[in-house]
Amino acid sequence: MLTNTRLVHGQHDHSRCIDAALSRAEDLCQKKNAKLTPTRATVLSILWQSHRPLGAYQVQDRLSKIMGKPTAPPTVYRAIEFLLRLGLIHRLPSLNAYIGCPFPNSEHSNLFMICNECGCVAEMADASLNTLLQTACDKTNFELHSQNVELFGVCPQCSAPTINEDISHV
Amino acid sequence: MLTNTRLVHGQHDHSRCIDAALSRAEDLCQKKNAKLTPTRATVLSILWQSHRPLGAYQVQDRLSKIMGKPTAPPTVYRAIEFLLRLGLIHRLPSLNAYIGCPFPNSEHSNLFMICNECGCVAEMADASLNTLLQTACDKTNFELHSQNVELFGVCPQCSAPTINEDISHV
DNA sequence: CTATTAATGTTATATTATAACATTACATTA
DNA sequence: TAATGTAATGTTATAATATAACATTAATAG
Repeated sequence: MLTNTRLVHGQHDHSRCIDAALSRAEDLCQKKNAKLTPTRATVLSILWQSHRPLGAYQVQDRLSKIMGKPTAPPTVYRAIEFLLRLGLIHRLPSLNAYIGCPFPNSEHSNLFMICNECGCVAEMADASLNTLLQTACDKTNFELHSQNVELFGVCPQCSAPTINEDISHV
Repeated sequence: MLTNTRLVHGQHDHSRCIDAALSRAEDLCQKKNAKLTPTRATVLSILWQSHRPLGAYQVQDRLSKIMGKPTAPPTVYRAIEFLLRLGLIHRLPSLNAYIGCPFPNSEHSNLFMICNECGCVAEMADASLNTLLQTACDKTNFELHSQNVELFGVCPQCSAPTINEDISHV
């Protein structure tokens, strides 16, 4: 079971998450002969500013600020599309929002645990889940290509009895 | 494992699906003291016209035709909201579309198998999947409230070597 | 019957996403 | 290096999905 749960729900040096994500992206782009242009890299870093997903127009706002000039929706959606294709980010359909993928290299489940309280999202890859889903599909002769598993609930940080109410997590 | 796969992917008398759905809805509304008004019943029947989900504006078009007068988006969304709350229909977030629920009474998985070819959607409830997801959440102290599992691929009808190309299924 | 609530109608607008075409940057090679 | 082709970005407009806010009508209880 591969997951970033610990990081998402624990205090950590988040700049390392961002750096790691960008460096993974550079590697992947090199390998796939894809160009991580400034716009694309900036959008990726924006989506890594926290472990909460962002809508395209939230990304646009931040991108415009960083670029120092207004940007239009197509700019954002193009960058998003590029990053999605490379598997560097995910779309969360139920939220119309996008989030950085913590392990873009591995075959995994697209399993998301979405906190209804704080909005944070942890991702998980679980072989037994994949097996089970595959089995269910086999039984009904459904040829499985891809999947989206969204779990909604309350994350450990939000459900924990807080000693100090104003602890905020990224 | 509870599923409507056989019906979705097989030739069948679809009017029975519609009738059954409406009758289930009436029962449920009676039990819950909710009013299945003409608009709501019509929207439900529209969503049961086939085993393919419909967007809100597709529903609106059909509703307007059936009512014999134009209807506005809020009318449709209100009916949809009502039906969603009762569990009579589901929203498929990745498609921005809605579909009738074949077993609104049972605790189930919200597991959908979506055919990329013909657009049909089968639903499945699987206890072992629920258990597995619950276990994964327990491991990470995530308090699970609800879920959305969308599987994309090719349904048995579409992947079968067709003798007669123009067999169309509902 | 009338007060209250539930449901629907109406208008406007917010939010998310894409189409279509123009322009610029970049790389290739003649 | 100029010519060419392709990839990326800019620009404008608009499509598609969803909701806010308030007016009206219908149903129900007292």
